[in-house]
Amino acid sequence: MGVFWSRGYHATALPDLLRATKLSRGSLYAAFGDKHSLFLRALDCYIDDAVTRIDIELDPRKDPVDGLRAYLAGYVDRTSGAHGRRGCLVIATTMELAGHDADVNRRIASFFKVMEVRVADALSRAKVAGKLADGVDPAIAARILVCFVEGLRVISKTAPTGAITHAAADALLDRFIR
Amino acid sequence: MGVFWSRGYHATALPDLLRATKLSRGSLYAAFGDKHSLFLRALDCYIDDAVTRIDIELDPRKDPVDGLRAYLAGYVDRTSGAHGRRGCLVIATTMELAGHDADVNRRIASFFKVMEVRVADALSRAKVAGKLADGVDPAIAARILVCFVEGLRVISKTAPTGAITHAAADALLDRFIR
DNA sequence: TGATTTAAAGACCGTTTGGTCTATATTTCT
DNA sequence: AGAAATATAGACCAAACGGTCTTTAAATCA
Repeated sequence: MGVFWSRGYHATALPDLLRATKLSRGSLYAAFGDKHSLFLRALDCYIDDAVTRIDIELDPRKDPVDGLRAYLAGYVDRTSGAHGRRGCLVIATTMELAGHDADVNRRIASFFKVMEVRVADALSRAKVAGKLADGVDPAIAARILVCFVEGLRVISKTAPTGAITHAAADALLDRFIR
Repeated sequence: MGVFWSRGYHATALPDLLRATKLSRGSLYAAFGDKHSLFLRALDCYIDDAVTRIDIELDPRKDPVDGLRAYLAGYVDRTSGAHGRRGCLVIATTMELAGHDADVNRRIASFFKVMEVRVADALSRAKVAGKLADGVDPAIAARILVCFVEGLRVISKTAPTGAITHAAADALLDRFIR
């Protein structure tokens, strides 16, 4: 997964994968079929990790506002320093392959949808708890938050995040809650 | 430019470039040196267009809030329907090459910086005009807006934008102005 | 028109790509 | 220990890669 993550699909050659998996050429093809299938496995893995993390952060049994704060803080953390430079496999794949590869497109679209729904649910729970500012629509605010965090990962590739981003995440959420 | 835009750097082969430029192999190499230089030219072109557009939308002689509205509306428009599927060359390049190519990295970092500064300036002008909501810091709000629009371009690759995004852009700006 | 420059076409080069296959070790099991 | 299954290393393949070079056609100019 790591090698696709830091180099992208096309830029990752077989020798890179052999080194990363410590498998021989034959074993790798026996185990995964071909490069594309292996990539799909890696992508699924990455997405599973991300969804698992979101499910923990936005656990319905926790306070939704705390959850959203943790969710944003996680992205701020992941976009600072060396973590930031590494980027995000989902976004890289979206830009590199989503337009030309149906298998990839399905996975990515579903991931973004899941993420947005989870955030919207948390916002809805916050709303019924009376913690949302007036006139905030959970579905709309969810799209804003999701776009914000994905945008964060993009700009932090070239200029990893600092204090301003931390403040931005706080300020953004503060505009939605009371 | 278009062919790099819709396929990315590694996935664009020489024959694609010959077809796109309607040049022969020899002429192309005489004119641009190599694939990498040609790509840099295309990227510069794309960035120039983007900066020009921003300078028009956020023209200091115009009302800053109107300008910001136009800026956001432009992104909403560019991420809907077929435009959305095409994606953004800057983001694709960021994810594909920024980590491994210093020439690219410089250009992208400078572009994001320029954009953020322009947006922050517009917000500052809005603030002195008394049009910003209480407690809104232009630099922080600028980062939020830039991340939002870049995130938009990412998620619209797999699911081009609709009414919710339009509402999201409106709602986001409304949280900053009074 | 005839000489000179410019561009097009595409053969060609070494390298690298993703993928297969065989021969050799290394396990694993009885 | 010896047979059977498995994994290794790496030779090998056709195709495609980026890049060069020569040959032919098309403009350009006097």
